Amino acid sequence: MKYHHGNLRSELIRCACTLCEEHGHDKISLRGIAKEANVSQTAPYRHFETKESLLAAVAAHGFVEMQKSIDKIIDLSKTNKISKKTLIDAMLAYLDFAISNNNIYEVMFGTVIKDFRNFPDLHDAALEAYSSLKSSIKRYIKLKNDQEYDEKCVKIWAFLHGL
Amino acid sequence: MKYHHGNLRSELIRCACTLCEEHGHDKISLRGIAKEANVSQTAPYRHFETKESLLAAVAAHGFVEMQKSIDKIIDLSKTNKISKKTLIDAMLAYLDFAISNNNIYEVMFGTVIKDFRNFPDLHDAALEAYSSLKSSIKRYIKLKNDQEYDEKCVKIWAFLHGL
DNA sequence: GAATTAATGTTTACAGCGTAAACATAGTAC
DNA sequence: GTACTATGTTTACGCTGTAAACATTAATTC
Repeated sequence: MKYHHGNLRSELIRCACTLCEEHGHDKISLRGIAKEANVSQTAPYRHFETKESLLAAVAAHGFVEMQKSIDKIIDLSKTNKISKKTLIDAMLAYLDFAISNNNIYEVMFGTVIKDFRNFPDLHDAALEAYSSLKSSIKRYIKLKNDQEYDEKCVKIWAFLHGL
Repeated sequence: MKYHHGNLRSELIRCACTLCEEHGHDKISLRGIAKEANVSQTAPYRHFETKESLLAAVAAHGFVEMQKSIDKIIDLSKTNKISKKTLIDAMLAYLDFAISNNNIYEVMFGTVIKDFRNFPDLHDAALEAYSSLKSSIKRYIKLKNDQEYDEKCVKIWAFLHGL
């Protein structure tokens, strides 16, 4: 019998992502995820307190991945102005992520996770994604104050969701 | 901190072989072996009851390796007669092993292991090595009975040690 | 050469991360 | 409604690592 998977935590997140994207968050079970990872049904509890906690990790992973795909368009290490086309390309990358990862997107923005503040990693990942959206906008247009940028973010976000 | 090496048992044997061959069996410590394997000094006790038990594994490994090198000369899956040259080549392979693994050879045939019967694996490996020597001789000359083959084995062995 | 120190084999108590078995509850079949 | 099933979770346990301590033997110091 082989003990100790070695990296079960990330493997579980990977399996959960796969199954979630395949069947939807409401159709996957902890048992199914454990089975996918070739591990006993209780093994996930060594790495996640509850099922919600594992789904939170899936969502956090989603935010990170989403941002990665946007970072390919907008270089965060710089602060120079960006063109309208660049901003649109970034928003299209966002859309593309949302479409091709629809079921994970659901977990990220739906009501599956009751309160992000219960999951610091997720909270951080989400905040970071938001703040990088905002800083992108700052590099596109000049507005009066921070609040206006927040409003602009919401508008853009709402617009994207209209699509 | 990374837990669970994954294959510490065989790694310890490997490290013990290396250190033993380098410094001699009487100059190596469990601590040193553990250190070589990048593991705490008590970790070996999860796989070996005592230091002697680890050395027994080293010896057993030696018998297996020795036989492997002889098996390259004499195909054990066959039973046909073999030539004098073949037998001598096999004995030379034995000698070669004894010379280039002198310190491990010492553990295999010295007094380090008090009683082979305390270590079934070692006991088996040694017996098998012996019996394959005997069967090689049987394929070289025809003798009256099993006892004569045993005597012949001893003679050959003694002769080799004379060299 | 006696006393102190260092090295080494071993034991003990504990921690991390798996398992199997069981419990609680919700939905489904008939 | 009763039984069956699926699922989230708890409990008790086993394996394999760790750190700290103990006993004994070898080495060093004075």
